[in-house]
Amino acid sequence: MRRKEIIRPDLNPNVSVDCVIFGFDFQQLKVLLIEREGDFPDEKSRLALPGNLIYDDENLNMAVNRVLKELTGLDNIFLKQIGAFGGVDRISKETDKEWLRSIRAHPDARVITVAYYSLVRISDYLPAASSFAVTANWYNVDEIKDLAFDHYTILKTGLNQLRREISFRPIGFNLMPEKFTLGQLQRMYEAILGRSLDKRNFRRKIMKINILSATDEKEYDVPHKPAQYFKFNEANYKSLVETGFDNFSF
Amino acid sequence: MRRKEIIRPDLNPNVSVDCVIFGFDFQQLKVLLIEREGDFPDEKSRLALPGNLIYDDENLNMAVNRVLKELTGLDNIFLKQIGAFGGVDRISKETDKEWLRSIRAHPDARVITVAYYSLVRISDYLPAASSFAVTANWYNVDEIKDLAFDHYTILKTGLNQLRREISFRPIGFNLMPEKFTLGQLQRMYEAILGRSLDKRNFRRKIMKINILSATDEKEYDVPHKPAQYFKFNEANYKSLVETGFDNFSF
DNA sequence: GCAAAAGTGTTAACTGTACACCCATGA
DNA sequence: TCATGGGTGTACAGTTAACACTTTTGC
Repeated sequence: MRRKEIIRPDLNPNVSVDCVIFGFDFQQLKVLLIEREGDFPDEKSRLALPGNLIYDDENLNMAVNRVLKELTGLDNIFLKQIGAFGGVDRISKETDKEWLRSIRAHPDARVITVAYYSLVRISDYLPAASSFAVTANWYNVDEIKDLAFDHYTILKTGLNQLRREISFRPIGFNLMPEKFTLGQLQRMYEAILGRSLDKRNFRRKIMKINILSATDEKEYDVPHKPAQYFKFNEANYKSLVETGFDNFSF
Repeated sequence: MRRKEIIRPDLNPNVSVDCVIFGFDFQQLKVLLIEREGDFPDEKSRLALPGNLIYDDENLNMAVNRVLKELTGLDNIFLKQIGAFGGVDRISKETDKEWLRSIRAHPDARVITVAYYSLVRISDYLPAASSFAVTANWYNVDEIKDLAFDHYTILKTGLNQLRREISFRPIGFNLMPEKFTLGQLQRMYEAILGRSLDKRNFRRKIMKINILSATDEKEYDVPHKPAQYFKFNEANYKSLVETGFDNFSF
């Protein structure tokens, strides 16, 4: 018998939030998944998106921020709603049903989940901060083929939305450290979009939208010409995010 | 005392669906709203999006299709999820609270609503088919300034999504009758986008994506050169919807 | 004949895309 | 000196956007 989630009378059995937490390690797009305890047919179906039921005195934003805070220790993460999923048919896998019986006060309740994707700097994430009674790890997005419940559908939907959104707003900066090179930035776009981009065209385009400032720092100790570090120009970014911009795609 | 909604024990008090039902009368973009009974400070806040709580044995799709069927008598309407809204702070208006007390079994429950927009041919809609105990009418979208609860926010969000979507897929055909002129089609795009379009550029673009077939019929009894009627070419449309298309904006 | 919407091409500006070489550094 | 990724410009193709006149009909 595994231990039940903290059971409060005001935990609503019908509405949950789930998070697709994206990160970027300068090579690949990552997603933070939790590993469930128990017996599962394979390793993939053991993995799940972090999420939880919501409390009766919370709205959706409060709930998803609480889940993120509990898992990552982080506040004020970039968040965007993917949408609402499901109903009675969400929980079709027998192992998922068993697992719910082991941790839920109302294991058979129909749960509608509201999913969000969030973008975090992997370096800010401290696994130790987690108050979840689970282990969480970063996985390469393109290696994930299945997940618990309908979480794989949610992941794919979130990734598609991120791909679309990044063509309209430079939200990808939430994945980057304060200082970064143009090469790193390009690799982030390539990781999200899943295709390679032309270096010269990328640079022309990203410089044109005017949200980067060059710093006077350079890489060092690299076995090639050291790249210049850039910072993200917040003022220009904000006005851009508000108006959106028409033409921004790679 | 007004009559309560049909109260079934399996009506979930925490999750509802709401619909932004768009129509087009060849002049303006319309939205189907219900008029609530009772005392309200002004006519606008009396109006609301059609919607209802969901049953425990329904998933979200079943619920929204049920609501649409009950209200419009129509099946198989084009539907797209806008997203999930709210929590405790959705019901901030005192008159809304009073109204809920008059019709709900659990008037104070926190309700998360999942909103959808749908596109219907106004000519298919039969007000008489409605089994809702309310009156429903079409209103010009651009004249709506406020609605019950957070429904105005939902309406604006849905309209923005429709505007964006219509630049990627020709979903607007769900608003049109079987045969239509290019002028009518252009007015539909203008009504949705809220701006006027160049006639020649519009025609070139819409013909290029190859989803229209000319019929041999023309307008008659019109005080100007009669326009040719076109039909929507479903086969081409379907392949297009599946692949999406890159370049389609006016 | 007049009012009203249908129908029809061309041009200039801009945007996207493809492409190749030298540079600075560590090993 | 070699391997590695940084940094840079140009030319062609395709797309967008602006623009005006003739046609057909009802009245």
